[in-house]
Amino acid sequence: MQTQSTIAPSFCAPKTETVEIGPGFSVAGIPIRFERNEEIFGEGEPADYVYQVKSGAVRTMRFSSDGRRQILAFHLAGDVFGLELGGEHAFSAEAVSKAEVVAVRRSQLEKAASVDLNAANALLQLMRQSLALAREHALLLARKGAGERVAVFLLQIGRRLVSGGEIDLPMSRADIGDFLGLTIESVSRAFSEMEHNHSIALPSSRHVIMRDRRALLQLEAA
Amino acid sequence: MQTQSTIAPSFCAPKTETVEIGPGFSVAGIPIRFERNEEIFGEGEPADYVYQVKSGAVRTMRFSSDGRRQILAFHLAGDVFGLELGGEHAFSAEAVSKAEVVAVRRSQLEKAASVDLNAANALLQLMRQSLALAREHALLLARKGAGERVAVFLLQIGRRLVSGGEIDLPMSRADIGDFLGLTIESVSRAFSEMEHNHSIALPSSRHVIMRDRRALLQLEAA
DNA sequence: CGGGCGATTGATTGCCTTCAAACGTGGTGG
DNA sequence: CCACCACGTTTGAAGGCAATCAATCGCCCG
Repeated sequence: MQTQSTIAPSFCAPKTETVEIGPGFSVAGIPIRFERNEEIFGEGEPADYVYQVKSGAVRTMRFSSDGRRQILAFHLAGDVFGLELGGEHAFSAEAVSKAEVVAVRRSQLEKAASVDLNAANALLQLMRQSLALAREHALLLARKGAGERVAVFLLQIGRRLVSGGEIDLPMSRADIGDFLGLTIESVSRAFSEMEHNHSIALPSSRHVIMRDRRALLQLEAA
Repeated sequence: MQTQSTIAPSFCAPKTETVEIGPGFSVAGIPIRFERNEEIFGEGEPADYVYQVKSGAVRTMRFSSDGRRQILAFHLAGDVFGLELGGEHAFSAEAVSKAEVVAVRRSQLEKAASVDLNAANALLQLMRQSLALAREHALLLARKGAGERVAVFLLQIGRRLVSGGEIDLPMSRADIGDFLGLTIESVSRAFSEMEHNHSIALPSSRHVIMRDRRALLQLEAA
């Protein structure tokens, strides 16, 4: 149930790619590639596009008044980001690793939503998810200690990126710290302690093997 | 532009009251009164209604796994809450003070949104605001110290409740602490320090007079 | 006047940050 | 092919800030 007819057949020049926003709601968008740390959009820029990650990882972030960076979320393959419905972006987005994203004109989405009930519901559903995530994150930041935060992070990212209990983290310790409201050192110490606990193994700093998922879940619940 | 015809004339039993969800979008709802600390709805209950505060104050809150309470937001006159579009409430709501709220059937809102473009936009706008607030709050919790948090809180609530630079707080120190991710004692110390700085005056613990708004704004920016 | 609850204040503890240094790995140029 | 440098990470030591523990205060209401 495509809201916009695919004018160009798929064998044409790779100018458009299909984006599935929600069940029964797809639109065409422009694929773009970004290098590591490349900016996708900046805070305050007009928000003309909405994006979906095809491969790689993206971070959305803001800066607090004292200049410290806060990462709002990491977006992996399939995630939609840049959907705030305002005139301009309230945060910026960068590629964490080499990444492919598809950009969809916001006006196109809005048009679709005003016609198609499925479309409107899909957008609301996305907003709802973002809101739930943001609140969960606020709870984490308000109430949990360093070890618990990192455990939650690993379990979250693990749900998305695991293959056989092994995770290849696309992001640095600095990224993790700015996401969890911790310093690089605190993140590193949390990793080290988990390694000593045999909760995880760390063949390299970006490669995590989950050895004792139960221990992590226990930490999460603390 | 009422989506539901007001069946009962206004001089009848006070069974319905108009709720303005957004510009050009109003529906009828049932007015209810709640006493201080009375539960409006609980976490996990079916979310059949959306509410608007008519008078008084409401808190929405969750409990973290270790049993600590986290207040997501305070809702004052005019605010809409309980809008998460899920099958059941992801948090609970209680009256902070004696409060009047109007309850609107969710099904009614959804019906309205599927017909009226204004309605759908109003709902999206509300979601967007909630999301922006939640993110702002996460930033606060992740990056700010105790004094800054309380300053931000006073400025926020001040924007809503001031009359001539004076605020009558409807909520206790415990509420403020659970909102800001601090203990009662830390909140109290922050208030005391502001009083010593002559940023504020505290004729009584719930009555705040803003003496030096600039000092508070400076703290906020720290 | 007495009881109870919320708020304040003080003393101490504990955790995270800060400051500092060493480690390891990947990439470059000799 | 190896030496060297740069950057991200780890580890250690010290300090700071909020939490915790504890006692007192003040107010409202009986």
